[in-house]
Parts: sequence; C-alpha cells; structure tokens
Amino acid sequence: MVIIYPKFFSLEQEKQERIINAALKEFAQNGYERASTNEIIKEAEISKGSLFSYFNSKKELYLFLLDYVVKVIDKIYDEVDWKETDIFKRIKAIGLAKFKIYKRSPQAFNFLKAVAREDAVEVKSEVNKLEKNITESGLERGYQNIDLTKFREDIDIQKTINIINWTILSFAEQQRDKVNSMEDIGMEIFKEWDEYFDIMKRCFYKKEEE
Amino acid sequence: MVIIYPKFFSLEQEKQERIINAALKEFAQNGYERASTNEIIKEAEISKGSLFSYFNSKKELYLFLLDYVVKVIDKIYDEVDWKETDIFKRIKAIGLAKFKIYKRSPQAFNFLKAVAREDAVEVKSEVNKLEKNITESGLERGYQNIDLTKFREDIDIQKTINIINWTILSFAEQQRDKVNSMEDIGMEIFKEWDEYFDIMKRCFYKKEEE
Amino acid sequence: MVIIYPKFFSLEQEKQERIINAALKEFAQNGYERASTNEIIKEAEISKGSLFSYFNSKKELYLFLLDYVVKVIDKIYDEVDWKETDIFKRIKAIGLAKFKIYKRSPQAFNFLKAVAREDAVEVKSEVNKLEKNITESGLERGYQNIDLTKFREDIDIQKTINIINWTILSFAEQQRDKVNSMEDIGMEIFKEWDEYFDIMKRCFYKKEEE
Amino acid sequence: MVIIYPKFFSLEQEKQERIINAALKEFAQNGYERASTNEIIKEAEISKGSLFSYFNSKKELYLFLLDYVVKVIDKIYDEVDWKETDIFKRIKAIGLAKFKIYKRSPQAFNFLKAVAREDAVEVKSEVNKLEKNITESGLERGYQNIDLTKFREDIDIQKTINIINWTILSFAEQQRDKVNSMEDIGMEIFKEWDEYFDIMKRCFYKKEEE
DNA sequence: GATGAATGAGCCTTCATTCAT
DNA sequence: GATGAATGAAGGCTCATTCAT
Repeated sequence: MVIIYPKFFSLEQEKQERIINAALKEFAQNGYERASTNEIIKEAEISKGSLFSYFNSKKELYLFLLDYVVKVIDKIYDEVDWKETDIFKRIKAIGLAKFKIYKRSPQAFNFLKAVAREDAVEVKSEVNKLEKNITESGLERGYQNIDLTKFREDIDIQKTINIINWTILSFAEQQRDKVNSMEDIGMEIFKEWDEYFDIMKRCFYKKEEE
Repeated sequence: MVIIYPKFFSLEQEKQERIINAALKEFAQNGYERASTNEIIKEAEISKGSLFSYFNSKKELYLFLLDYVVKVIDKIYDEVDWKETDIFKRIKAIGLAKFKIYKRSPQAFNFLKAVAREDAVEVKSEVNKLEKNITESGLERGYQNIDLTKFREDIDIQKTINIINWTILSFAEQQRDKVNSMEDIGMEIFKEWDEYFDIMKRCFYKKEEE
Repeated sequence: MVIIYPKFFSLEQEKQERIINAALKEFAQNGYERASTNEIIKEAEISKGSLFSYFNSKKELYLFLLDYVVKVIDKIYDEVDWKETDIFKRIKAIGLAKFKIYKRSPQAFNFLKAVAREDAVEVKSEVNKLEKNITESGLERGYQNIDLTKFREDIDIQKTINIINWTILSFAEQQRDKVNSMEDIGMEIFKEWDEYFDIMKRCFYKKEEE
Repeated sequence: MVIIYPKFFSLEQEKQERIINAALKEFAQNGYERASTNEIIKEAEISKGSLFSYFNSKKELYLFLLDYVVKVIDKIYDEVDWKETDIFKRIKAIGLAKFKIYKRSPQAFNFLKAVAREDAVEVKSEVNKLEKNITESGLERGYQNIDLTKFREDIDIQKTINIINWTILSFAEQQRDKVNSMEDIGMEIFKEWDEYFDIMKRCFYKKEEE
C-alpha cells in the first residue's frame, strides 16, 4: 500500500515541483483517463523515460498525487484555530484556511476537485478510499472540541451537525459551479455564506445564545 | 434536434433493454469518452455493425440515453401526489417514487449520476441543456404548491428550502455509498430519513405546527 | 469467363434498367472501391438481398457492367459508315457516332471514362483485358477498308496511323478534362478537331490529294 | 503550407527509403483512398505508431510523397541539355533523363501515374495544384529555346508540337504496358522511337532540314 | 540517469456479404 | 423470390509503456 518513490525524491526540489504541478494540472483539467503523459512531460520539461522511471505507470503517478494532496489538506488543518469552540466559527476558520492554501497551491485544489468527480475504474477504489479517509478524519478533527451545549436540546446533535455540514458542502459546490476560477471569488460569497449560518444558528441553537 | 431511432425501436423489447442497460452501465462506469462500444456490444451480445446501424455513432447512442433517462425522471414525477402541500411529505413522496423507479432501472440512476460529472466536449452542450432542463423543471414541479406559511417567519424561506434539499440529497448520497446494491436497502433507512425530517420540521417550522 | 445472370435477366426490362443505371452512376462517380452497394440499391429501389442474388458480389456486378458497356460500344460501330475510305472522315464518323450514343446513355460513357482510370486491384486485370480488347478490336474495325494510297510513300503507314490515332485520343482526353459534362460540348470543339486533321492531312497525305 | 518532417528525416537513410518505397507502391497500386497504412507498415517493416509519428496522418504522408516526386521530376530536368534547340533531340534528351531516373526510382513513376488519376476529395486540391505546376513548368522548360524555324510554314506550330508531344507520350505509355518491368527495356525501343521521330521530322519540318 | 523512437492493443466507424423470415 | 437485420474484418489513428542508446 505504501509505495515510496526514491528516484523521484532524490531529484532537486525545483524539478520535483515542476513535475508535480504539471501532473496536477493535466489530471485536473482532463481527468485520469484523458490526461496525457505526453502533455505532462512537455509541461514539466522532462523526458518520457524519466517520468516512467520515477513512477512506474500513469496509475502510480496518479496515486502519488493523491497522497500528495492529502498532505496539502493536512496543512489546512494545521492552520485552523482548534481552540474556537463555536461550530460555525470553526467551520468558517476551516473555510478561510482552505482559501489561503488554495491561493498558495491552486493546482492541488483543482486536482482534488477533479478527483471528486473521477470515475475511471482503474483508480476508482483508491479514490474512494481517499475520500472516505478525508471525510472521516475531516469530521473527526473538524468537530473536535466543539461546544455542543449551544445546541437545542430537543434535537439529535450528531444529525444536526450533519445537516450543517452538508449545507456548507453543498453551498460550496454550488458556488464552485458558478465561478470559473477561484480568482473570481469575492466577499459577497462569504456574505451569503453567513446568511446560511444565521438561519442555522437561529434554528439549531438554544434561544438566547451568544 | 429530435431524432428517433426506428431501427432500434423495431427490435424486440428484450433486446432493446439489453442494449440500453449495457450502454447505461458502460457510460455510467466510464464516462462518455472512455466508455467502449466494444464493451457495450459484448455485454449486450450484439455485433458491432448492429449497434452502429441502430444508432449512428457513439455520440448519438449517448444522446439517445440522455433522452431515455429524461423519460425515466418524468415517470418519477408522474407518481408523485402533487396535492400534498407539506414540503416534507412532498419530498418523501418524490423520494419514494425515485426509489421505486430505481428498483426498476438502477442503471439509469447511475448513468444520470455520471452525466452530472460528464465533461467530454463532444456531448457537453447537450448534457448542460439536459441539466438545466432537469433542474428548472425539477424545482418548478418539486416545490410547486408548497404551503410556505408553515415556516418560521424570522428566516429566509428560499435558503431554508435549500438547506432541506441539500440535506436530503446529501443523506441519499451517503446512503448510496454505504450500500453496495439497492437490494440491501431496508426500511431502517426511511426511519433515519424521518429523523432528519423531524429535526428540520422542529427547527424550521413555526412552533405549533400540526 | 462467360457468366450469365439468369436471375437478373428474368426481371422486367424496366427494373433491369433501373439497376444498371444506378450501378453505372455509382461506379462512375466513385470508382470501384468507393462505390457503395447501399447507394445502388437505394437509387434502384431494390433490396440488398436482391442485388446479391442477381449478381453474387460487388465484383461480379462490376464485371457485368463492363460487359454491358462493350455492347454499347458495339452499337457505336454499327452506326458508322464503313464504306467511307478516307481515314479522317472515318474517324470523324466514329466520333459522331460516339457522340450520338452518349446522348442516349450518358451513364455508360461516364462509367467507361471511370473504368479507364480504375486501378482497384480486385478488378484491374479484367479492366485491362477489356481495354486491350476495345483498343484492338477498335483498331481492327476502325481502320478496316481504309484507302492507304493517299498517304505519302516515304513514311511507314502503320506508324503514321498510330500518330493520327494517338493525336485524336489525346486531344479528346484533353477536351474531356476541360469540360465538366458532355452537355457543354459545342461545335467549336469539332472545329478545333478539324484543324488538327488539316495539319495531319497536309503533312501525311501526298501533295495533291482530293 | 510547407511542412517538414524532422522525425522522418532523422531516420537512417535506408529506413527512409524503405518507408518511401512502400508508401509509393501502396498508393500507386491502390490510389489514395483504398491504400492501406497497414500494408505500408507491413511492407516497410515498421510499427503503426511509428508511421503516424513520422507523418501525422495518411493525408500528410501522401502530401509528403507528392513533394518527394516533384523533386524527382526536377532531377530529370537538371540532367537535360537545354542548349539543344532541335525539338526532337530535346525530347530525346528529356526521355533519356526520365529513363535514367526511372531506373533509380521506378516507384515514383508509378506513383506519379496514379496521382494523375487520383480523385479522392481529401487530396484533390493538392493533386490539382501539383499537376498545374508540373504541366506549366514542364511545358515552359520543355519547350524553351526551341528552334521553331525548322517547321513548315503552312501549319500551326503549337498544334504540331502538341501532336509530337502526344505521340511521344502515347508511344511511351504503350511501351510501358507491353513490358512487365523496365528491366526488359532494350535499345530496340529507342530504335522504334527514332522511327516515329523520322516520320514526324520528315512531315513537319521544312524540306531541306539539316 | 536520461532520452525519445518504437511498439501494438485498443479506439470508433464502415460496408460487402449472409441468411432467417 | 424478396427482404433488410446481423455480421465482423478492416480501416485510420492514439497513447501508455518499453528499451537501446
């Protein structure tokens, strides 16, 4: 399961990045199957033989990138303030962290976005595994240390958190389809986001909170 | 724009179904581009020449399936009781109709799910057209005649309906990922579903509803 | 070598003609290989099975047409006045006969023209055989009973006749490339033709002829 | 318009020739449309992928060959003595040059012959361009600097030159059909050729020439 | 270690021919 | 005898992977 790529990692940093970015970009733009190794080597300015000596196949390259983006996600969580106990503020903090990371490595985000839509049989099982992983560990971490006493007492809190979560994710996806690139994102999105938060706070929290 | 396929429709029912199901399955699993007509004819047990005499190209076959699933969706709406004005009962009715149809043609559902992720240039415009169609007519019909007075007055109703909708869809997707086949689905899922409804009803409706 | 097609010949005259004309046209327009039996049956309004029961293959159909046009050519020679002994008048008579026949069955001429350019391996040998046949029997008949005393005595008459013949054929081919269809042919071509005749008469005949 | 094929030209000479000859042969025998790249690679003993990496498509391969044969033709004219002003000696010089080139690359000649009959839409315009080119530059060069005073004054010189030209070409074609390979060609053909020249000289030149 | 030419299985599509009705 | 649905070999072309240099 754990494969390391000694040949690749012994390359100079800059070359590694060139290859990773070229590959992320190509897979993000075209999906697994339609992505062309030719385009990747052209963009990364390396030879065909090199690519296949670092990784052994297109599939392994893809799997490597999957691992790579997991680390990027981890960085997001590192930037979040885990002391904040209000769930909506926490979610917001995570969202902002994501946004900052995106600014730093947009390729990884686009790739991740594409991964979510990937359905090539050859990599499907790995993709699903990753997704389950992310979701679970995300939830675990994401909702650690949350102050659950703020919630109304007549509702199932875990399910309510699910509703909040699904709402955020679905809203994000809806926005993603609206904008062409993350560059377009402005503050008005965050404003609309807050409006959803307000509804949920008003409905799911006890009367006199905050 | 409206092409009919007389050769295909004059086949015996059973063969038509074999072909449709084989094609739906292959496209659902692999997306437009990577789907192989070879696999389709193998699964449907027909010859290459036949497939291309019924439909004229891979693209037309795909477009035909697009039309086909629209009809499946329409059947869903035909089974729904549109006189019911309570939004949760309405959603439940739609959900049950979907479920019944799914039992009858599961391939169509998987295909539709794949269509949503399709980005092959060759069929993109048609896919988009369909999606716009479904979304619009879906929303139009889905939320027609709903009694909005039941909602609390201190929240934006349209946004609240979005939350309800996203919750239902996300819940359904989550369930879909859990079970391997729809065969496994039992009543306990509907029970859990109702629990989400209860939370939302309790939170989004006025105090004294029913 | 001699194959007859009893099934075909027992059809009613009108149907035979429909098939022949459709086939001549399709082969003339597209050459042997690119010609489509589908187009032929569509134009002739018969079924696929019928075509292949009359003739057994595309190749036999083509060979049949080859035979058919030979008969058309024979008709040309039947219309020529073989009593005329002057070679140039004879050639002109043949040319005019060709022209008249063309008016009656242009398809056959276009087919013949296409045959001359045919190079499909599958029918090449038969085409060559036919061409040799036509050329030889054409020359035999064409130059029967010619008054050779008109020619100068210091030149080889057979070779001179070859020169005349080649000149006529090459001139005709040149004209054929210029005009798009036989419809365009006017009298000015015959005038230019006569000018070549004049040169040759002046040069190859004895001084004081006629 | 001018495409070069660096991948192809960087192959070793012998391989280039194998490919060129295989392609010339296949196109000559079958015409553009019916020629099979499969046959070409089989004959040239290269792989499918290779052929399409050198040239990008069947069409480009064909166009490349068109260019190639133009160069062969140019070589012919380079070997001709353009100071000779007698038309028959000039024609003979051209004929001999052609013959020598033919010995070196017979495939090119057969290809050129097939090109003249080509009517595939995909390459028609290029073929026509080439033909116009050849015809014009051929006539221009071929009959440059000819001493026209040798001709009789009572005939149209241009038409007479046409007759001479057609005779030569037709004679050559007749010979080509008689022999199976150019290996068979001996001096007796040139002897017969001279006899035609003698007739024409005697008839078309003024009485007291040379 | 790096290169990129070579490979060949696989893609979609066409069409002459067969054969059950 | 007539039909046309079914067949499958062959077409041009792509691309991940290999391997001699």
